[in-house]
Amino acid sequence: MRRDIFQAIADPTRRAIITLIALQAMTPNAIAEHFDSTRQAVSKHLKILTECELVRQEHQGREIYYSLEIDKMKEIDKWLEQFRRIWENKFKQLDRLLSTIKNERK
Amino acid sequence: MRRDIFQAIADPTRRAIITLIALQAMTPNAIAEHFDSTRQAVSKHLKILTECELVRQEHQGREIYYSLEIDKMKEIDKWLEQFRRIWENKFKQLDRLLSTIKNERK
DNA sequence: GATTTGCGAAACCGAAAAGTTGCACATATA
DNA sequence: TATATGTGCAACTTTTCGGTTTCGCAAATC
Repeated sequence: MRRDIFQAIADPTRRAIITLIALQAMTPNAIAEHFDSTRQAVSKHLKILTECELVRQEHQGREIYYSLEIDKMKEIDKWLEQFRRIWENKFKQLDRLLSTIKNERK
Repeated sequence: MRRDIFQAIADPTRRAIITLIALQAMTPNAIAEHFDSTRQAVSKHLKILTECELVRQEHQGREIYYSLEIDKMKEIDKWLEQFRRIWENKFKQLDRLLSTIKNERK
């Protein structure tokens, strides 16, 4: 089992779950109501999300509330950093070009 | 076939390819040299990356140079935006808390 | 104490993914 | 023209994935 964050967010249902519990913790049943699939399927997704520490459990009686481990999402942001540098650089170059043209017209 | 960007970056080899060609275009053979798998396997990955428009081809004689479509990476950044808002907000709240404590001590 | 409710785990299934091998085709090079 | 090289594509195999069904267990409720 690979179980890394990139594999976790590859599935659209899991991305929807992440968005759903980002602002408030929810139980598996409550989450499952938002989807067509069964509670068990959702439970499986939650297991995967838990395994890669994207999600946190909080037991409350027989209910289990799942919430997003928001800090873990920063890992994606961190990976994206290298590319952000590239596209920001591209933007700067375009910016320079535009101001050069602008100055030439003066 | 799902073929969206999140599924594309789920595979570690594909992420490595993306990083590899981010700064300079490369041929399939040149890319394959960086991995244990065969050229055909790399070619398959490149096909997937091309299908979701993450990668651009440039034919040059019998060689094909692949380069990263950097703008497409912004889609991930865009999806991350909603979560960035959350973690930045958390940071601000912590910041407020700290300055409150600081002021109380004055 | 019996029943309902909320949950995870295991067994199973079909579809998709990721890899390999073999081939076809176009472009260089002898 | 014959051969070598760079490439994509199809067929096939093994593994993984996402789903359902079935079950067992613990907590709430009657």
